[in-house]
Amino acid sequence: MEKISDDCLQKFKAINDVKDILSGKWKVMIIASLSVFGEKRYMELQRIIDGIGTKMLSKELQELEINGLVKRTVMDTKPITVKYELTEYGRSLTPVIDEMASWGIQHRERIIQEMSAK
Amino acid sequence: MEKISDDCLQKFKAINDVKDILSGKWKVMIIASLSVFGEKRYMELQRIIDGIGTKMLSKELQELEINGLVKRTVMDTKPITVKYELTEYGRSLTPVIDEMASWGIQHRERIIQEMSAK
DNA sequence: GAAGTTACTTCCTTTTGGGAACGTAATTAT
DNA sequence: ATAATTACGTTCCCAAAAGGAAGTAACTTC
Repeated sequence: MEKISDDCLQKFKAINDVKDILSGKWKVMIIASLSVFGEKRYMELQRIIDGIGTKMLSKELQELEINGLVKRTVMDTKPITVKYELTEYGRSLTPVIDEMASWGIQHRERIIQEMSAK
Repeated sequence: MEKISDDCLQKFKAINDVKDILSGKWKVMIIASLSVFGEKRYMELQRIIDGIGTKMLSKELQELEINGLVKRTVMDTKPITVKYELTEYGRSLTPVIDEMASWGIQHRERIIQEMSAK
């Protein structure tokens, strides 16, 4: 059994933490929405995130709020609205989200190339 | 309803693609293992990734192989072994994994500070 | 006062995940 | 020679997570 460097192990454990915090099918998309588009209301989020239902949206938002990544504000409007936004801590995920976005854009280009090469 | 810039929308769709490719509970950890530690055998992966069972490991590895992110090689050893490694395409995820790792490390520091501040 | 909007919750079904046991093939221990 | 062990899975069955329809509540517009 080979020894594994402490540095790599620390990195690996850190990634495991991220996995746990962003567990669940929709958390990344919620954070991405708020990161890319800025603060949004409940219904706006549901319209932006394709396929999410009301149940999962509220459940995941609650978990993100508990973990301190998202801030929920009840607005004093005619029909009551609720604003969601990233906390400063949530905004610290921006580099991760941005790397995912740029990989995804490259991925799309790759798919297009594959199709035209056929 | 406000108009959303095409740029933001493209970013958002790209992130959605990443979400789909890395769907499932263990794909990120498998890619992280192979990215951080390099090529590994089936049993090594199971020992590295805390909590994963044989069923999920083989299922997720198969999906990653189908998507071209992981390469599977049956080795011609005494008791047959199987080597898994990232393809070049899989290695292109390194910046994403690294960003996750550095965020996770900062997160750990934050948790430690919170505890000592109490 | 009927219908619509916003922001959820509740209940039930479907999908996904997890674990134990089994299969196979070769190796090592008794 | 036989039993146990290692490596790499698959199968079956149960638990957990996700999805969908409908309900709730407060307020607004028609």
